[in-house]
Formats: sequence, structure tokens, C-alpha cells
Amino acid sequence: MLRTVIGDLRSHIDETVMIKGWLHVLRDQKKIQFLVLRDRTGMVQITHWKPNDEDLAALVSTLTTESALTITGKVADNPSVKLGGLEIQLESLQVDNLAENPLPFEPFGDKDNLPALDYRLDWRSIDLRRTENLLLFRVQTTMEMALREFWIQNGFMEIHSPKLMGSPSESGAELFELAYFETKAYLAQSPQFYKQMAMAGGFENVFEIGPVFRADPSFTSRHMTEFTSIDMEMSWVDSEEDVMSNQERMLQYAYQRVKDVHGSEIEAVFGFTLAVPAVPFPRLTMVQAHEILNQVGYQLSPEKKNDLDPGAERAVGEYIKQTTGSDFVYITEWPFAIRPFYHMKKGENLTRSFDLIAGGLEITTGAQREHRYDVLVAQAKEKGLSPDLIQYYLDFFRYGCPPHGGYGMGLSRLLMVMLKQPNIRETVYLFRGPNRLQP
RNA sequence: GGGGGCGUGGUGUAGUGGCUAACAUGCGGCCCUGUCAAGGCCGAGAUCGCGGGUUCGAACCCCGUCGCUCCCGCCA
Repeated sequence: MLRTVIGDLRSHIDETVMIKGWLHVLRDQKKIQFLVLRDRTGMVQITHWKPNDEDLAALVSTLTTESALTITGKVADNPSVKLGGLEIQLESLQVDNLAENPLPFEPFGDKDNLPALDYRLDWRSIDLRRTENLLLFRVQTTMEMALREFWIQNGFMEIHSPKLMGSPSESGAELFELAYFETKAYLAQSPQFYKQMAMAGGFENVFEIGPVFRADPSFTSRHMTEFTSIDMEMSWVDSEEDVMSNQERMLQYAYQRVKDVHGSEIEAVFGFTLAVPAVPFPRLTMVQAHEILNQVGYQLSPEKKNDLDPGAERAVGEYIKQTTGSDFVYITEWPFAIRPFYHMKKGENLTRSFDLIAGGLEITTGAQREHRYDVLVAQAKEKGLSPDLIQYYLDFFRYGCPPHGGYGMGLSRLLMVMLKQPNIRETVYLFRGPNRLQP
């Protein structure tokens, strides 16, 4: 017999079916037993009148919640059953894996008793069973598919760049170093150089969704040492505006898709209505952002004179939300002094770069890149980088590299904002941080 | 790397100088009922992170230490 998923049972009334799932609840009464079985598509009540089969009744009595079971029985329409108005009359039962008892914690218990995040991460295999998590990762799947659709419809190609690198590329962010045969290698902290190589390679438009690694000992609710980066790069741009315009339309497309597919579930599980953002997103230059900070009385620390700190990003985000209703805002015209060497300059001191702030959180940095070899070499030197270490990269720009731009966006940060989660550890499948390498 | 907070049964909390350390949930047993996030009764389970100090007396105050956590730095 083929397995039927619980969500499809309604179309199998009066048939005998086989279902598989986890024992959600067992109500073991004197004459009758009720089992609630859960799979990824829903839950159903299974009923067993004990005198019909005392041996089977005895087996049912030994079951523990969250055990993995295979059950056969006849589907019966029964409007008095609160769970879907149907039930399965138990015929046979196979215990695929009896759950040890007690469980480390109750994944479906009272919200008030939900264990601390760190403890749940220790028992992630059980934590993932929670309704919130099942939905969260289904949303992630839908969202990623929408992103790929959008890109492919717009002439982008998907690339998979290496995560092992021979030399530290960009300065700044810390690199993980590892033994590599007779020499050393580094884990890629960004696909930046490789996606730009695709511009030189004539692919014109590329994207990559893949892991990046940062050896920063950051202990915050929004940092990880390994995370999935959503990267894109597009050729023949006139300015960074082309990149932003593409990104905001893509995000709108993805939000719309998630809302279409999961909107009602998000309301039921997370308790809010997903809002599809309007485009274009508001844009502020750094100067304008500082004017707003002055206006709302936000005190920027002195060493952040031409920059924004996280508090400032939240303040600007809040201001934009209140004045325009937008959850998203682009900050443009960042000083070259605090940007990487490959961002194209705009005038002497600014760059054609931008950050995207969503829900007060920085989720993207992007820019038009400097594609002119001589200018790029000069900017690298200005940043104190030794050109010979990155000559392989600089060579991309010697034989006809088109003007281009792109961005990197944190997948889990985007999900954090979309589903209003307070901690990135809630929105990543398995968290990696300075103190967590397991499970 | 700097700063703040927290650490009490399996889990989540209450208790801030005098308690046999309380409650919820989970767990075990019993009772009852076509139940439905079932209900009722009983029971087991914590030397209050660890070490030292103050005090007649410490879960509670002080010092140290470990763990977790958040903020800043850095970033996505």
C-alpha cells in the first residue's frame, strides 16, 4: 500500500490508507484509544475501540509521544471530530522508532514553557518539529525558489564559486585558515571576486546562494560564523541605481510569492499579516540619514561621524517606517573610507554603494564596482592592499570587463525580518557561532 | 576584544537574609469519560552552576570562576 499524506485524507473517505508520522497525542481511555498522528502536511485522529483487538490496544498503550509510526486504517468522515472532521479507524500499527521518554522538552507544549534558545539548539532535531520551524523553513524554500525564478526570468545564470581560497582576498573581515596539503587555504568570506570574474567572463548576470564564513567572534542576535549569502552581480549597469532597482523588485516578487503560498499560515502561526513591500523603496543618502538622526535626536558616537551604527540603523528604519510606511530603506553614498577598495567612487570621497536596511536591520551591502583596471589598482593601494596578492583578481579587469554592480544579502537575516524573529538562530537551519559547532 | 544581564526539579518560572524551597508543564500510578491542547486524585523529581568569604543563619549579600545571553566593535 502506498503512503497517503495526512493533508490528502479528505479525498480518501471510506478507503483503507497507510499513513506515516509522529504520535502527537495519545488519549488512552478505558474502552477507546485516540491517537493523533502528525506529518508535515497536518494532523489526524486515529480511533481504536479496544474490544475490537485487545492485543493492538496493548501495543498502543506502550506508545510514547513523538514516536515515529506507520498506521493503516479506514478513513471515516465524522463531523464531530474537531480535527478536520474525519478520523481513521485503526487497523494496524507499526512502531518505526519508539521515542524515549521523557523527551528533552515538549516541542508542542505551552509557549510559556518553551526552553531557552540555546537549549533548544542542543536538541535541534526536536526543536525543528515545532510548528513555527516547519513553516519557517517551508517559507525559506518558497522564497528561494521565487528568487531563482525572478533571476532566471531576468536573464541571470546561477554559479557555484569555490569556498576554498588560496589567499586572503578582501581585507577587513576575519578569515578561517586551514591546512591544505603542504600549504594553507582560507574559507571564502564572500563570493565577491568570483562573481565579478563572471562579469569578465561574459555571463553578464549571475547569482549565487551559498555559504560564506566569517571568523569574527561576534556574540549578537544577528551574527553567525557560517551563513548563507544571497549574491548577485549584473553587467552593463549605469549606476548602483540599476542594482537597487533590480533588488527591490525581486524582494517584492519574493514577498508576494510567500504571501500567496503561506500568508494564512503565517497569520495563524506567527500572528501577523505579511506585507508585500511597495517599490521603489525609499532612498536616503548618508547625509540625509544623518539629518534624520539629528532631527530625531539620535546621538551617533563620535568615531561614527560619517557612518551608521546599529542603533542609528534602527532609528532611521523607524523614522522611514513612520513617515513612509516602508519597512525597507536604502542608504546610499557611503564614504570610500569605510567601504572596500572595489566599490566605485562617486566624486573624491564617496562611493556608488548602498546598504539595505530592513526592519532596522542591515541585510544587504551592494555597489557599482570599479571595473577600470588602473583606477582599481589605485584604490587597492589607497586601502593599503598589496596588488600582487590579488593580482589574479585584478587580471579580470585587463581584457574587457563591462561596468557592473551587485550585492550580497544574508538569507537568514532576510527571513528574520520577513517573519519578525528576534534572533538569527531561530531562522537558520543549524546555527554556527564562536561557541557552537554542534549539532 | 570591551560592557551589561542571567544561572533554582527534565523544561519554564516564583522566591532577594530565617522554608520541610513554591507553581506550571512534563514524567509514573490510579480513576473517569467518543475523547479532542480532555478532566480528576496520588506520587517521584532541585543539596538553588561551581569554589571561597561575610553572618547565629545564605538560593538570597561579597569575591572569584565557568556557562549562557544581549549590547558595542565588525558585518550580511
